[in-house]
Amino acid sequence: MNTLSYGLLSLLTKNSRSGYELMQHIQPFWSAKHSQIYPLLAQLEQKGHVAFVHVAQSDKPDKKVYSITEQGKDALREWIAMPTDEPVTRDELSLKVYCIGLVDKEQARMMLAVREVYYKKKKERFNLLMDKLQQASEKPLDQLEIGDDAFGMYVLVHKATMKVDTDLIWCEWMKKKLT
Amino acid sequence: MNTLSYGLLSLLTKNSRSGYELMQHIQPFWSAKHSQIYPLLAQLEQKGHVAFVHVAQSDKPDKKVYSITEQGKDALREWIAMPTDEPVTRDELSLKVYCIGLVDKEQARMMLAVREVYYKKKKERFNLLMDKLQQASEKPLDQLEIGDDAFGMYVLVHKATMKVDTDLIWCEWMKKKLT
DNA sequence: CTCCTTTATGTCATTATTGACATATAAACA
DNA sequence: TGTTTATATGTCAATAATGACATAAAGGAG
Repeated sequence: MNTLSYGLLSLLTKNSRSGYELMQHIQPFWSAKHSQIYPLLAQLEQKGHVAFVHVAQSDKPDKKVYSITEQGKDALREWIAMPTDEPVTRDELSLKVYCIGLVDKEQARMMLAVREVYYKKKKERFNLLMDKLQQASEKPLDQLEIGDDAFGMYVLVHKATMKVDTDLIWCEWMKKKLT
Repeated sequence: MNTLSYGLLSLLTKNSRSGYELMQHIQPFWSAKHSQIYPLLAQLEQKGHVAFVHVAQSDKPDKKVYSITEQGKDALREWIAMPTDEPVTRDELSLKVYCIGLVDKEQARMMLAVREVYYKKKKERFNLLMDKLQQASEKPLDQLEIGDDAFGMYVLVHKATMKVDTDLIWCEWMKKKLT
């Protein structure tokens, strides 16, 4: 069982979802393509960690909706108790910035501008996510506690928002450096 | 040529280094094991992007010191001009935090405490790095410009410091949430 | 003198991840 | 009516990355 498998189980603790939906919703936490997710779901099903039902849809193609089993929840709890791997970040931009002196200021500015747009779009998405969370919650989000269903998602979106804000501040700082 | 290959070339624009040194110095920007780096260096050498000399050492085993060639620099400039891949972050902790409600507050606090220690050590390393950069520089670091050799490294360490500070603020915020 | 750690280079099997190929339904658009 | 887009599921070859195995020199600890 790899980390992504446990990630899928984690998502399924909140909602039953199809493979396609899981693929979409796990992106902020663990980037993965559908070609990796579908085989893992089949494995998880074989092990009894998840179960699925066919769900017919009139407006869209039919889907297989997966739910976590009690056995799956046990596996999750065991995994959480294990030592946590350190985060891995791979950003091509940092490698390019390292040797930015190879190109001129104008090209450097352009490169950073593209990334800034990416960060701004990302921030927008997190803002929308936070709004959606608030609408679905009876409590104000900052009063959520560990027992509440939305707690994990809330604190992660908060973390992601803090990070993207920091990234945008760095972009502004870089713009001044490249004036 | 994959991204890590270009990353190795990037490092070599500043200093000639051995595979072992490259492996150590690329970690903050792109995590990779020596078993991935040595074969790539051999490929880069075959393509004429780098060249190496054997360097005998009395206090340590001998090493192969690689330098970037003009051809390698051309390849780097071409790569910088290409669209930049989006950053990929994979953090097992975020998956565990998502379903943190499965375990009790005490276990959650412990998990976060381990990560906080990791962030603090990381911050310490970046502080030392920044000190080392300042000592090696004639100018104050905040006056470095794109043409200066240390510029890229400086702005990246600054970015990394900002990020780890944000991570530590989130840890403090989480501690309150888990009181 | 032996064991452990760091430095140093390498290979190879396995695992993780991506990208391409394949198929199909349904809505929207032209 | 044909085309594109989003949804939906899947396989498979190729690439990226890790972990284990292997070797060796040199220093330090005991």
